[in-house]
Amino acid sequence: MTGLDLSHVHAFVAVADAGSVSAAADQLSITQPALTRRLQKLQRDHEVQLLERRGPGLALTSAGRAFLPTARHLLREHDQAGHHLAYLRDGTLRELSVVAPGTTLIDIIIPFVATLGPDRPRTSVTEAALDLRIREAVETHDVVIFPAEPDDTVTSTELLNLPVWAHVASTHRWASRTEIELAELTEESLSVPTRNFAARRKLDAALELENLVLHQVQETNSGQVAQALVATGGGVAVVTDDPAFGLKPLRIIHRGQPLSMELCAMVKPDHYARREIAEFVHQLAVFCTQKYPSLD
Amino acid sequence: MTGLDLSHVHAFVAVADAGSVSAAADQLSITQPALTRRLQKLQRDHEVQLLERRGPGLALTSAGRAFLPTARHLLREHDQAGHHLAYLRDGTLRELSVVAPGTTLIDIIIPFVATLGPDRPRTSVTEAALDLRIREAVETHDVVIFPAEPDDTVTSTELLNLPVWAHVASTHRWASRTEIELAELTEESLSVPTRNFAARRKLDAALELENLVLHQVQETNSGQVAQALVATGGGVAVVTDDPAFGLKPLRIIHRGQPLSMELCAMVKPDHYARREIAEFVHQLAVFCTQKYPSLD
DNA sequence: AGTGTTTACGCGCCTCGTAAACATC
DNA sequence: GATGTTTACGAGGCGCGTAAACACT
Repeated sequence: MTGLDLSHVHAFVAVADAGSVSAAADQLSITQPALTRRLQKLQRDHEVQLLERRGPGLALTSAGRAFLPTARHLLREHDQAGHHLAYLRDGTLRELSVVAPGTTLIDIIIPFVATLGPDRPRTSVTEAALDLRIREAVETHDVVIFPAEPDDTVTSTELLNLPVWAHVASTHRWASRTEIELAELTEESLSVPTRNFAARRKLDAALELENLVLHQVQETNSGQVAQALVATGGGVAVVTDDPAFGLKPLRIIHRGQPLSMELCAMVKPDHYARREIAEFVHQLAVFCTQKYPSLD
Repeated sequence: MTGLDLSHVHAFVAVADAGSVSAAADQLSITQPALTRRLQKLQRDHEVQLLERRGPGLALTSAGRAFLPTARHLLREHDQAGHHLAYLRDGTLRELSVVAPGTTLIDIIIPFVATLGPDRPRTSVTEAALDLRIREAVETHDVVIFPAEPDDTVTSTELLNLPVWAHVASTHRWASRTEIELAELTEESLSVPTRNFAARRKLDAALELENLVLHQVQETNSGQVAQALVATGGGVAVVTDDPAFGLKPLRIIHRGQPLSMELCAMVKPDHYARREIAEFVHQLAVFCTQKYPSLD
């Protein structure tokens, strides 16, 4: 009948995360018996079993697994509401959280944040898995930067049309060119990151459309490594990273267009600080057009 | 620093709703000094002024107005989480809340709910303003029934292709016909509900497309009244309601198609009881095709 | 042995209600 | 004379930590 106690919900989530009551108790800075009491009160008050003995410790019941996302969501909303109040107090965001793929983080976000004065909101940055669900990420973070299709559920700002580069060593026979045809790649030995990277996905998609197959492919866990391999061993690195190790970047032409992807900044449309965030995104967009003037 | 106390948030919203501290205190079943203490603690803890003296009583500050939606949202999520637990306990929904426009309520939802056995979830029904924001409504209620365009953010089920009827008295010269052309309506004296009704909007949209203008229009506050006027005074009532007062319904043909609108049932895609709700919606859809077999 | 649970005790904090004096409009 | 605020008091509740015995695997 009575609404649930947030400290109980917190306890539940902490246990689910920590995997054991005592570990969670440490994390919550309370004693283990106290935590046990909270958990039992939560379950007794609502007559639901969320945890059960399994092995030496505890595990979630099916009900517990079902409730966990709801619990997390509630705590998140609770945090957000607190942040909203803090925002109303200060008039400015004191912290702004940004998610972006690692490549984007290194080439764009970090350099941009470095240009901001100290009076700007402190920016906390998180690396995104390329398979993140944007609608969820937008709930947890203030700005999501991602190569993405537009989505009506978020306010989306186009930052950049980001080329997918073919990097070659300066000794490579292509080194003096500025672009190559997609089909030409099949003649070469390629270094590409895994399918977790957007550049790889774009490349695969384009190849698929043309029924092209690569013959010599070295798969790496990052664009940087792909570039390093090319710098030392020759071949071509297909990545979105900026050139490194003195490599020469070439555009990849597919059906007359350079292979590229839209980089978008996405924000929850009803975010309480949408004004400030829009300003931040706008500055970021300006920074992007300055860094990549030819791509505008 | 510490997260906000839900009872404080509740206090704030109650005061905003009730308009005065003492009224809100009554509603919360606590004394007025206690409420005052809560409000001040909320504002002191977070160093924000949400309320200020205005006239004899209190009023929201601009910060208060800004925070109110967030506060409401948090309380709603809190409730939802509680309902989720109750659902996990009982295994079935004990209450299912439905929103629908008044016309739909009377002609479809109420008759349908009446057919359900007593072991079915208790259904609480709310009338919707026709200008409701579906994304918000879906947060507050389990099912939203509405003449609507599909929306990716909700799981939408088509219930019915609902005709916009032209009702005439049995003595009217059209009484033996089953359909009329849109343009013919301009010759007649029309009774139509206000633009708050979907039927009226459809009609206006179709007339606009054809550059047609009505000459004799009587605007009413409900479809029922429009029908009543026609039954007693003659003319044509353009509404989505079922026939009443012995009126004859005619389809309105526009560009070869009967004027109609899709009636959809919409549910939050990650609703904790989406399974049960989908079953409810399915039964409702079956009920609709039985009630309007010709329209399937 | 390393989990988590249970019991009992005492302490402290917090919030309530009451009641009465003030303050504003 | 509405409304909301402030003060002070005392009572009750609730949850904590501690500590120790217990239960399960």
